Amino acid sequence: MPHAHTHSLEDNLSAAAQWCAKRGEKLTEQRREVLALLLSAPGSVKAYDLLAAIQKQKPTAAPPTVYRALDFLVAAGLAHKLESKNAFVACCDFEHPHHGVMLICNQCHTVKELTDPVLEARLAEDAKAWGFSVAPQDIEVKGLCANCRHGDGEAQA
Amino acid sequence: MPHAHTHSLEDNLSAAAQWCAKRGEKLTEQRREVLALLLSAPGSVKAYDLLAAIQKQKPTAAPPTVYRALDFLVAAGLAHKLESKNAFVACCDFEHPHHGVMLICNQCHTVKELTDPVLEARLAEDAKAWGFSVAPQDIEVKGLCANCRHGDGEAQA
DNA sequence: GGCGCTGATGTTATAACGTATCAAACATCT
DNA sequence: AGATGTTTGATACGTTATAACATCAGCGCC
Ligand SMILES: [Zn+2]
Ligand SMILES: [Zn+2]
Ligand SMILES: [Zn+2]
Ligand SMILES: [Zn+2]
Repeated sequence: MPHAHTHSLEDNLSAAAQWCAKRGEKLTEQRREVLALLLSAPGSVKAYDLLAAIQKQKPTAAPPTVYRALDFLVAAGLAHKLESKNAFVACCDFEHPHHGVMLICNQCHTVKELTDPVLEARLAEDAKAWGFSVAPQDIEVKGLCANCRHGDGEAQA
Repeated sequence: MPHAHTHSLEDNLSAAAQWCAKRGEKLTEQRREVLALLLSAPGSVKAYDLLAAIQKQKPTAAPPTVYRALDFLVAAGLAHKLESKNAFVACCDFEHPHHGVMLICNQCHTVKELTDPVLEARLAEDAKAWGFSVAPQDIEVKGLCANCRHGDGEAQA
């Protein structure tokens, strides 16, 4: 069982639409479709996979179609970009704008998002010792998720 | 004290060659050239920029030329790949294989490498709470370096 | 209704990043 | 010399992302 959330896809999309409205923006059909794909996926998804999925219903879709939607979703906090993977994942808590730690499974590509103020403080402190100021951002960490550690898959990269 | 930083480029390259020899590998001319470019650069460098530099002396060089050299250097610990930037940086302490925290300046692209066992432990602990096991890796952190904070550049991304 | 403004989308092309493949050259050992 | 493994050369291709410009839809306004 991946997660026990009571939220259905439709609920999530409705909440996202409201969130956009509150920001003075619109969750248009294209954006909604991309977000739905992200929410439905078990883990992160690549832009061109999203494009392929969209093209099944709308063959004229092109790269800018999906990249524009993704840019919007990331800016609105509805999705995160995993820079180390060139992939995207829906954000499960977009109403509280945040940056956190993304635990990315090397095996199944699921992502667990967490925040740890202690960790962030330590990092900022370390950086400060070199005069470096840390920008707000997600920290991407790779490894193996609980499922994949239990022999559900094969060796790790 | 690992080294006192009076190293010239040639010293670094010699040490790298010895390090490779100790590993039963060779710092060939192409690898040496790429490493020299990385060492000479003030910050991280992109693969195609390296390629362009190499092509000035050897116009037949192609992408595989530089990517092969980079793969070798990373595997040998002589360089790090910054996955979030698609860029590469020479490692200043290759004789002690490690993963650490890479402080990447958004402005000047310099990289400060550091290690903090406390930070790593905290991260592993956080992950463990979700059954996630962290793989060995560099943690990439973006921000502004000391120089760039002091008005030497313009606004940050 | 016509008009201009703005945000969103359509469409084409191209830039930027990275790999597969196979052949040739080279080194090393016997 | 012959066999073997590594490195390089060269071409082509695959993947990721953006530039540029045209079009369209909504909306306030007169
Ligand atoms: Zn999130
Ligand atoms: Zn997994
Ligand atoms: Zn290093
Ligand atoms: Zn800087």
